Amino acid sequence: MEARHLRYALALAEHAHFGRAAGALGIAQPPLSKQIADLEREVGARLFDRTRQGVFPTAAGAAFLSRARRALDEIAAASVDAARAARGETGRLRLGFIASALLEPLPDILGRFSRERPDVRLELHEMATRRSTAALVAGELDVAIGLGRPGGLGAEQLVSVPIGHDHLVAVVSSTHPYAGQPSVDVDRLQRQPLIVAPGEDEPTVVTGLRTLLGKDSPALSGATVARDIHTIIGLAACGVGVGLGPSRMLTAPRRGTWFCEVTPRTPLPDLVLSFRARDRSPALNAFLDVIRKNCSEVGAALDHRLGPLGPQEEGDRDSTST
Amino acid sequence: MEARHLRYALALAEHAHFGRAAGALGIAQPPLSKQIADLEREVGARLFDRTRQGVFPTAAGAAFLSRARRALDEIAAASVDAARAARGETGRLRLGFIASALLEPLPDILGRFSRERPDVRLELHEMATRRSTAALVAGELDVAIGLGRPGGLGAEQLVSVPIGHDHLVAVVSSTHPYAGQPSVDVDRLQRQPLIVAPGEDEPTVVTGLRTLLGKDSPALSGATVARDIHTIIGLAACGVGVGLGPSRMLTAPRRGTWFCEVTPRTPLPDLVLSFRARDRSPALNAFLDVIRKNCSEVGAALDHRLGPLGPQEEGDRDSTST
DNA sequence: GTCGACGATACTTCTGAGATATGTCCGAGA
DNA sequence: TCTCGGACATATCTCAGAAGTATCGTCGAC
Repeated sequence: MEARHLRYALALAEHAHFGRAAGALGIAQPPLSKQIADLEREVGARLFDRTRQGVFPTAAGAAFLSRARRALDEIAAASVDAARAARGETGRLRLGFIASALLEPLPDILGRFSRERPDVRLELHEMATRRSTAALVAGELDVAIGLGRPGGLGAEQLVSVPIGHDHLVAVVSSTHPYAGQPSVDVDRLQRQPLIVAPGEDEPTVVTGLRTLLGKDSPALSGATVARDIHTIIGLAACGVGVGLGPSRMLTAPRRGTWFCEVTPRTPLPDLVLSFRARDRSPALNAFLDVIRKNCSEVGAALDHRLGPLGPQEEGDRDSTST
Repeated sequence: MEARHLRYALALAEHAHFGRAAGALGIAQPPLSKQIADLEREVGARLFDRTRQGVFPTAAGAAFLSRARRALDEIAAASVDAARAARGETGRLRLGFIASALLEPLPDILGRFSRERPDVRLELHEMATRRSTAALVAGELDVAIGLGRPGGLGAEQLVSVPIGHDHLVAVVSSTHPYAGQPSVDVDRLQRQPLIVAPGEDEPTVVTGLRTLLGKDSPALSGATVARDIHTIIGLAACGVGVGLGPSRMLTAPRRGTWFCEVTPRTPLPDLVLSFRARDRSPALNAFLDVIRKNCSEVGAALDHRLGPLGPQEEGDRDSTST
């Protein structure tokens, strides 16, 4: 059975007349008679009563027609839905991100994206960079924001773009001697109780600090470890010590704290956006568009890697990543 | 777009491989490639990603496929539903009946029918014969049970079959002088307070009584009138008078009452089943089958009028009705 | 590099949808 | 009763397009 049979049956039911229904369908009457006859033979039941007064559906015909209407509606909706999904207006985007990204680029990006694409279901998963990289490669995420160039098995399938530069800053209680100082020299940190994020399975602040303070610096090995940036700031506010973290931290001010630069200025791993190089999903493209629009420097980086392609284009295999 | 495109897309999604999907569909690979390409052109979006690892739906493809599945399910269900409706297993049957039919043939008939055809929706409407005839002609009922041959405009389009013979019986209180008597002579009713059903717009008990007692019998004109048989019996039980009604009344015994035959035996209008002669709806056929099976004499009458036709046959225009 | 797998393309074949002409049935009207 | 005309079915032809065959282009694997 073909959709044609359904359309013809519906037209016949609507016009109650073979000739007029055929006219409305743009065909002659005999083909319509034949198609309806074929349909009735396939279904195994007479679907229309041909009377002098007109052509009316039988009980079987009425049952058939109601299903036929729904079927044709589904077919029409299939095209519409597919087109919408292709334009990135619907669909799903699974985003993995490190917690600190919530401080700075994500609020703007997510707000803008969900305003522009209200029908794309956003699935947000906070996770470490290493995990998000693996999840991207495994197809469990569509896009990830992490620290530094992703490495590990399959990372060469990913495109990665830095979307934020960071350097080391310190946070202390407002009663701390450093409070009020615009900056603090790194040498002075050697003699301070420090508060840092754990650095075992992530490229993070500690990575930079090791080169800065020396691999086996007692200040480092004795440092208080807190996973969350807000915890670091909180501990510093309590006077536990000097909190160290990325400059993104500055967007989370808190009463009773003082932030100061660390000299010499110490760059930290970039905040990096990654996605599968082969992935041209419209929702992802829409997301990248938002990022492009949100921040011109990031946009330039994306353009550089993706070329000025429209949201549909295929091609571009010269990714500078891996 | 045709159902073929949906089937092909689903097969391709299932096998993730053009060659194997084509094999499963019983066609060669090139036609499948072409049909999918045509479909993608019509939808205006790429539906499948062709990769070395296999063929996978894009976001648009996934949206399309879910609609396509539902559409094909509806199409399959259309055939099934139509076939069921044609066999009279589903559908609707609108039955008009006079209240007294609830006493005798309807309980058996309705019980059996709803057991045999649980998915046919029965719509029951109690109404006078004259109304049910008009409703049948107007297509507002499918079948009716009334008293006597239906008359009126369009009644010649109906087939009518007597399904029960009745004669006049009397009901009295068990304290009434007639109590205990097997029968009562009609002459003695002239001097009794009578209780009868109204007879203005219906062929009913009164019709028979008029010829029996005389057109202007004072017993008749002074009779108590009650529309409902149960009311007649109730009034008789209270000693209001001698209730008169069809022998069907005997199936509704009540404490404190006595039923007796009226002599000479006085036939009343038959209980008659009617339906549109042209109506071959499966639910109606199923209903007629039940009546045929339920009562052999009625079955014979139906066979006589309809011929021994199966539930599907057309034909037979020699109705003895009108 | 060659080979093989896979999908796309080119071209042919043939099914079947649709067109035209005609038949059959039946009710209306003379 | 006969004819006429409207309406659906049937017969036959035509042609669009679905499917088949052969081949090409591409891309990994070896």
